[in-house]
Amino acid sequence: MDPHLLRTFVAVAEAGSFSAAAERLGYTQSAVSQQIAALETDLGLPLLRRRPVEPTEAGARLLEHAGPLLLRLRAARADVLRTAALPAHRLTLAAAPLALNPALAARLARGRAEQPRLRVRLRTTGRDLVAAQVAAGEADLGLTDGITAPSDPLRLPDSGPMTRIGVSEEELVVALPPGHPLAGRTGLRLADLVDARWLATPLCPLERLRDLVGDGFRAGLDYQGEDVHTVRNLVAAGHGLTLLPASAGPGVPLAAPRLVHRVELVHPSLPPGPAARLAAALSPSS
Amino acid sequence: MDPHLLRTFVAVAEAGSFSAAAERLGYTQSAVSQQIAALETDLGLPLLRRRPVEPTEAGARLLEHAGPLLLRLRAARADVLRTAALPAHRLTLAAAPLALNPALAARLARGRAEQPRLRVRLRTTGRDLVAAQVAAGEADLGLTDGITAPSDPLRLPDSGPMTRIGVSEEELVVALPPGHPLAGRTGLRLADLVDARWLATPLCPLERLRDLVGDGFRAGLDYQGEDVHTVRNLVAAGHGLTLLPASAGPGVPLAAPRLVHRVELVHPSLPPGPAARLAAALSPSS
DNA sequence: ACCTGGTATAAGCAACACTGATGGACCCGC
DNA sequence: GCGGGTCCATCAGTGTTGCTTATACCAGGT
Repeated sequence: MDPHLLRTFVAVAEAGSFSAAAERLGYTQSAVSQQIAALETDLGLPLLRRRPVEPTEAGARLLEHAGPLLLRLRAARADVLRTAALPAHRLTLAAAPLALNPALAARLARGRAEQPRLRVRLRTTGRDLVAAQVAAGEADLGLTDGITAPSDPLRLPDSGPMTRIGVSEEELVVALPPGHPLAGRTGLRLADLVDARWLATPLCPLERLRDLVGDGFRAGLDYQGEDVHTVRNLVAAGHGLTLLPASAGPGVPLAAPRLVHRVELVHPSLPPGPAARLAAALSPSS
Repeated sequence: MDPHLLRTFVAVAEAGSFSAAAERLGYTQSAVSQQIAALETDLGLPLLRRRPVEPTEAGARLLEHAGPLLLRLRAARADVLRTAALPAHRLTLAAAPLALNPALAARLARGRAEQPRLRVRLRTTGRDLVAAQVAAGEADLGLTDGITAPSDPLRLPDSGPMTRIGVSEEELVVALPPGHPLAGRTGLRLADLVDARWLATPLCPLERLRDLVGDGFRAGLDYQGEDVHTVRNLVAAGHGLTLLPASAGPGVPLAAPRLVHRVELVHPSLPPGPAARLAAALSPSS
């Protein structure tokens, strides 16, 4: 169960080929073959079926573990190295597309004004990657978002001990195409929309809605990106409904159930320094 | 960041000595010294101060990560191996001291009656160890408990992807010595007891109460074990108050805040088989 | 100053993990 | 049905790693 072997196992499973994985990892095909064989004899089980290469049941189980494990390893390394790093006057903020709403953008501005010498680099990344990047030390601070009941924390993939603070909760609106029969309402109940056609997008995952409300939410167009502007255009063209935070565009307020768009600041334990000051600036009512 | 090295690092930090750790791990002192040196050069930082041996700041950070990391590794291995194991007709159930309350004991009896061929081994372990043992494959099913708001999940240390189901929620009572001025009440508010003297015990950790209610809860005797019988004797002798589930003994019901003693069944993803059937039997209203 | 308990370093050796070459299984087009 | 191509398994060879043993080094107690 050497992480080294785990890494090539993941690469092989992803690539669907020993040779391709070998190339990607800078090994020879022979080395990869031997590494997989070593893993399999160690566990006493075949992990991959060959030709075509696909995980066995045991392999699939291992794959589920491997990702988080390798992430935690990177996180541990990054966390240790951070203790030695001088307080940088240049730091990276990773934010999911909907996370940096107007309120937070304003707080970020205030935070930057407090520390004029500080160079901030902002990066927009996929919602799932924010925590991973922060854990791995590729970003110093992260902002993720999601839909929850008021004051409930977000469900994030585990990536080691990190601080998570809710920094914003905002009303949700149902985005509708102009001229939609419900567009004039002052509030909508989600339960009344279970039979509507919904946009399937990572920005408002339908599984999450089904978790919260129940079955339904038929998928219309399946949009794989995370670009808010594009999503609004898709909604306007009638490809399906979606939920957005009120600040992200017009829509009819969601009256029930009580759900909010929540943004969380995620960061490793910070020593006092520029990063900690910026984190404080991003926190509410500071 | 080889787990091998991580393991000896943890051992050295715990033992407080290279030589002692070497003996414990079956290495020579020289090997341990080299392993620690390898870790330190890999990370580019000193992790331990020598003579006396104690972690540096970076080392302390690494220690925080190492435990969970190694646990997850064991969990991954156990989980993979489980896919190959034949459905055993002998399985182990790990339970925290307060987890196997009368209701669950009854359900366990029913579950065993359903599968007369099944040999069940029950083991009582520390509350924190239950999840770890299940993750590591040392137990097939686990029962943990804790104090939460109704229908809130317990806060458990992360040990990989495992299913957790609430199987019991029960009223809490304040255990008081006989003849205590409040003993005759029909209900007590926790807020009225913040200034009382409380037993410090893992069965009802005072930090948890402070989390839920606020400061206060002065510690009386510090009891390190998890034996319920002993705790009740300590309460009776006036060493301090404590909270217990109603089924664990007499006491005055806790009227506010609304807190419950919750028991959760924790298990890895189970293929259909005896373990899954027993898990179903332990689940509520089955 | 000397001994004791402890960590670091040096040399030697066995095991490991890679490379490169070869062999065998399968797929495909002809 | 045959030849070529693709892909994984295996083998032999080799450099590296990681252990052990032996020894140097360092601090504290006597």
